[in-house]
Amino acid sequence: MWDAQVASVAALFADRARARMLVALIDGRSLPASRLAAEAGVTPATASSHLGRLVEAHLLAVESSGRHRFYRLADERAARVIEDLAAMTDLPPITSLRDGTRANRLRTARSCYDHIAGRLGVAIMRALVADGVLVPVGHAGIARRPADPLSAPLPDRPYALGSKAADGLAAWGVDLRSVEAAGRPTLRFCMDWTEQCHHLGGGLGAALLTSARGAGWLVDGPRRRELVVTDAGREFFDRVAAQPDSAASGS
Amino acid sequence: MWDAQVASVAALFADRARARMLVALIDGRSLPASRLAAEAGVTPATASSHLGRLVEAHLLAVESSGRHRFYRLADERAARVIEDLAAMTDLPPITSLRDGTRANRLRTARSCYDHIAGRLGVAIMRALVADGVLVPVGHAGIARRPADPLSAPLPDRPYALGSKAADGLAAWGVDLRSVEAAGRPTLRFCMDWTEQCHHLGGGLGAALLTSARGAGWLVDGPRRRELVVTDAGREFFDRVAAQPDSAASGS
DNA sequence: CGCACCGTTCGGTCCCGATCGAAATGTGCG
DNA sequence: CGCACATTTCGATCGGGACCGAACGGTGCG
Repeated sequence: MWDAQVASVAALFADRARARMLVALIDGRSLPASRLAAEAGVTPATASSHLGRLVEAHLLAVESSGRHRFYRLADERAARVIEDLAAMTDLPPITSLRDGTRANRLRTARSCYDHIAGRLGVAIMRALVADGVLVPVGHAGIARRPADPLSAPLPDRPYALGSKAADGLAAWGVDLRSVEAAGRPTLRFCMDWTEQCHHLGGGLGAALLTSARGAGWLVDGPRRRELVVTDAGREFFDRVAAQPDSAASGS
Repeated sequence: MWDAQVASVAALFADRARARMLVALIDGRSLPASRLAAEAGVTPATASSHLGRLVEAHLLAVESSGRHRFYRLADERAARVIEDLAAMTDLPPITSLRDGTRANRLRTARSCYDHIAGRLGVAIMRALVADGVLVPVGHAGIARRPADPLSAPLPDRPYALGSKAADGLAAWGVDLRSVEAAGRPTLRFCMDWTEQCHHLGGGLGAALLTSARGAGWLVDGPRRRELVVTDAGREFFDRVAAQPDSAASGS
């Protein structure tokens, strides 16, 4: 029963044209159908068929605006699957020693959907916990019985905002209140495939990335989704977080 | 250029028969081709063709033994993709509040091959660590073993038996000595996709499940691999472990 | 050695779905 | 209203690949 679903979902990614469209959307943009047709190199008719299937499968979300219809990835899970599929192709079978500059740079810092992933993302996460901005909940011994069984599945929210969150985030150039006012879930977490830890997503994750870009700590790298830590950024992260960079610190 | 690779890898998962085989292997077992053909419901000829493609893509690893050839997942990435694909199907588009009894029950307790997985599995694991039955070893610093793709299933051995293991296990109705005498590896660990933690497999995991069934703490549910926590079981687990919550089921 | 069995290779059939052109729907604009 | 443009629907074509039966190498066993 599992297998049929796995196969049918995988089939959505298994077509070149669809894969092109999905990859084009992986950074979180919303693009109109015509643009996606061009990206995929197919006629509007074909593209429309594909887009319809992807929306029906809840893989894409669509928003009508005038005579355009803008498509975007429905959620981070879609981005994650694409990322994992791509990860399978890169390295041969097993992580070799010199899997090269490319994968390694990607591991150091990259954007995941619209927030910071990679080692830097994990390091930031740790720093936020250390500062009390985030506090782990229900991780180890804490019984979560009183909570009703349907809410808050464990993997989703292993952390909550601490009492000093607002103050702590100010140091990062993030105004917590406006993030919370944005109407998007503030806290969300992704598992990172390079490090086996959570990194921060959601509204707060996005705000942090925005702030880091604005402050000049991070700039976009030559490749899609690649983030480069500037000198100023390194100085900052070294001070505030324990930024690993070149040397790997045990996760 | 990314997209082509994504599509071609995804295509490997996009066939029902292949998906069945991969799902059958997801717990880390090694199975002979004939068994996989049966699992997939195809003739040996067809299965062989599929298996060849999967090996060529470094998705499966194969080991010849006598006149059998045993296939297993090549590494964790393959398992992760399967899990992610499955995760996409469960919940509708966005993690809604009531993402439903089904996925949630699935997460609570289920059997994985012959041991207990899901939240209950993870909770038991934690309790065993807390009691000193298991002690974590080399979690962080130990270098990954040199490329040796042929040995031991994917998950490493992050835990070893503690000195008070035998006493601690007695409370669970498990006789450690007879488990070790059974000639099967006592300790083995699986990564769980619902919780991102290890749960206990191997001979000891199997013994725990047997014991829990015998004591009436768990009974098999209507679906395959579904485990239901009885009242007596709840009482016991509440006392010994920090058991998460209510009903249970699995896939 | 010969038989039984596991697994792979080969050749041929058949179906699903990706694609396009043409036509239909729907929206914005003058 | 009528034209321009974005998008979707329809019908038809065509190729890739999933599948099987049969034949072909190995391996174990008596």
